[in-house]
Amino acid sequence: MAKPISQAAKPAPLEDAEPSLPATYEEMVHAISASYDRLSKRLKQIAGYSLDHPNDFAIDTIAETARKAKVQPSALIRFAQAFGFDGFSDVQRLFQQRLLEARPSYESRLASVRDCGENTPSALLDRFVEGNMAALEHLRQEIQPNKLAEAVRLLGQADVIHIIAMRRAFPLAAYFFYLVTTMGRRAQLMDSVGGLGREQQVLIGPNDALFVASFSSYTTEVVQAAEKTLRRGIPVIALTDHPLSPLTTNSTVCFHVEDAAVHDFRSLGASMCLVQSLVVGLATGN
Amino acid sequence: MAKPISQAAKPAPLEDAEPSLPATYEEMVHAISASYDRLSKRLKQIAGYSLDHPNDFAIDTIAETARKAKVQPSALIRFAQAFGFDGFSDVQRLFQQRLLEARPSYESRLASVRDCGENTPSALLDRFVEGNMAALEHLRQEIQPNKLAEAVRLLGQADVIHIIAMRRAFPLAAYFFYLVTTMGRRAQLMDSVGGLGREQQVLIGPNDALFVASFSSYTTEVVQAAEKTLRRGIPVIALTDHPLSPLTTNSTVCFHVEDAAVHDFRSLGASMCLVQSLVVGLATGN
DNA sequence: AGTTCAACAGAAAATTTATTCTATTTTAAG
DNA sequence: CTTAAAATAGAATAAATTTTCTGTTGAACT
Repeated sequence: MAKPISQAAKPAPLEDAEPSLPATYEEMVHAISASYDRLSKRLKQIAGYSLDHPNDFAIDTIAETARKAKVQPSALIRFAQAFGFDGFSDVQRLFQQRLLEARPSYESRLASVRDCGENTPSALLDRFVEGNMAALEHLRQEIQPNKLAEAVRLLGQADVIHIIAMRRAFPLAAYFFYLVTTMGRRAQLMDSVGGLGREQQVLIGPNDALFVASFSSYTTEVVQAAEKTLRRGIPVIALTDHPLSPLTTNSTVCFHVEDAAVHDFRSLGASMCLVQSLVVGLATGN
Repeated sequence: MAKPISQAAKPAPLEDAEPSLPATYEEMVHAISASYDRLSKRLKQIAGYSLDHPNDFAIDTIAETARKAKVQPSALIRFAQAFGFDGFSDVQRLFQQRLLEARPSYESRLASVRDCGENTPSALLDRFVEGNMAALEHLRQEIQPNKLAEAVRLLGQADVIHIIAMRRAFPLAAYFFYLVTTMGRRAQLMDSVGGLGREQQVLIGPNDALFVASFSSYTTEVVQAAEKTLRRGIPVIALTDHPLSPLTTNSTVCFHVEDAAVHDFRSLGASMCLVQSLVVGLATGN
C-alpha cells in the first residue's frame, strides 16, 4: 500500500544557521551553553540536568532520565530536536561515547606520572595533583587540633582582622580576606597600594588580630609587621613554611605547612586548605 | 518422596553451590573465569567477548552485541541465566556500573564531606582535606590533555599575558601573576585600583593573550572583558565552574573545575592546581 | 548405529522503550 | 483584558528491545 506518513514536516531546528550538529560530547556541551538562553523553561531544565549528571544521562533510559530530571519523556525528544537531532537516542550516544573515551586514558596517565621526564602540560598536572594530595594528607596528619582551635578563638574575639601577606603568600591573604568579609566580619587587607603599608599598620587596634603569611625568603615588611603587632600585645596568627621561619617566634600561634613543589614551583593547595578551615571554623562559631 | 518446594521451572544455575550472584563487575569477571571451562562452546564465545570488549558490552543493545559476538540474542540470555541472573539486562548493568566507577569517588565523597557532624576546626580541616583531594582527583580525570596543551601554546605565543579575576577568583589571578612574572614573562594583572579597569583593557595588544577566571555569580566586568577581547581576535583562556558559565562561550579555551565545598564555602584547591600546571607548562617550554 | 540429552538457532511473543499526537496550559503580543 | 502563538503534559502509537518457546542439531554413551 501507499507509503505511510513519512517525514513530513520536520520541525525546524532552533536556528537555521546551525548547519552541523554536535558530533562529540564536548561539542554538545558547547552547543548547549551557547544556546542556553534561547531555550524554553523545560528545555533549560533538561540542559542543566544533562550537564550536571552526564553519567546518568548516558546510561539511563528516557523514562528514567525523565523521572530524575522531573520532566516528561516527550520533553527529552523535543530537547534533542531543538539541537537538530532526529531523536533522543542520537544525543544519548554522544554522552555514551564520553564514558568510553574516558576509560583508556587512565593507564597511560599513571604511566606518565611515574615517568618524571615528561613535561607535557597534562603530565605536569598529574604530578601537581599527586603532590597536592600528598601535601593535604600531610597537613591533616601534622596539624594540631588545639592550635587550630586556639587560632580560631583568637580570631573570633578580634574586633577587626588584619591581613598581611606578599608575593607568593599574597593569594592566601586575598582568599582569607574574601572569605572573612563574605561572612560579614570586619577585615582589613594590607595591600601597600601607593606605598602606604606602614601607615596601615598603625590602624591595628588593641582589640584586633593579625593574620600573616610568609614563605621562604621571608618578606621583611611582613615579618616586621608581625613583630611590632605582637609586641603591642595583639594576637598574631601566622602561616609559614618552616620551623626556623622568623614568623615562628613573632606570633601567638604559628602553623607550618609544607606545600608540594614541582620544578621549584611551589603550590598553595595545603595552605589554602588551612586558611579555609580557619575561616569556616570562625563562621560556624567555634 | 521429598519433593522440594519447587521454584517453578527455574533452570538451575550452573552450580548449585553458587548462592550469591555477582554484584559488581569485578565479581562477574571472577565468576566468568572461574567457571569458564564448564561453559558450553557458544557460552565460552560470549564470555570471551564480554571480557575483551567490556565497553561495548555495557552500552550496546542485546541485538548489537549478538551481532558483534557472532551469536544469537537468545544465547546472551542463556549466558546470563547460566550465572544465575534473571535476564541479560542484569548482567549488562554490572558492566555499565564499571563505566561509571571510572569516576566514582567525587560526588559520593563530596556528599559525605557536606553532611556535617562536628564543627570543631580540626573536623572542618579533615573535611576540607577530603573534599580537596576528591576535587583534585576529579580534576585529573576530567581534564582534557589537548585543551591543556592548546592553552599553554596560546599563552606561550602571547607577548603579554593579561589577567582578570575578581572576588573569589581573585586569588587565582594573584597566583597566576606571581608565577608568571617570577619566571620572567611579561604579565599584567588587572586590579581595577582606582576604578581604572576599563582603561586597562584597552592596553591588551593584538599579540597578547588574556587569562580570566570567574565563578558562580559571574562578575559582569570580567565576562565583558572576555567577550570584548575575544571579539578582537585575541586568545582568551578561561577558568570557570560550570558549562553554563558565560565564559564558556566567550573564550578560546575554557576549563570547568569543580572545587570542593563545605558549608557553602567553596575551595580553590583544584583551580589553583590547574593554574599551576598551566604556568609551569609554560615555563618548561611545551 | 541408535538413543538420550544438552545446546542451539531462529521465530514468535511479551515487554519495554522511543516517538508522535492532541488537548491543555503557559507565555507573549496586541 | 483578549487573542494568538508557543510550549507542555499525558495519552496513544510505533518501534525496538528482551525474553520465551519450539523444532533441530550434534555430541556422548550404549
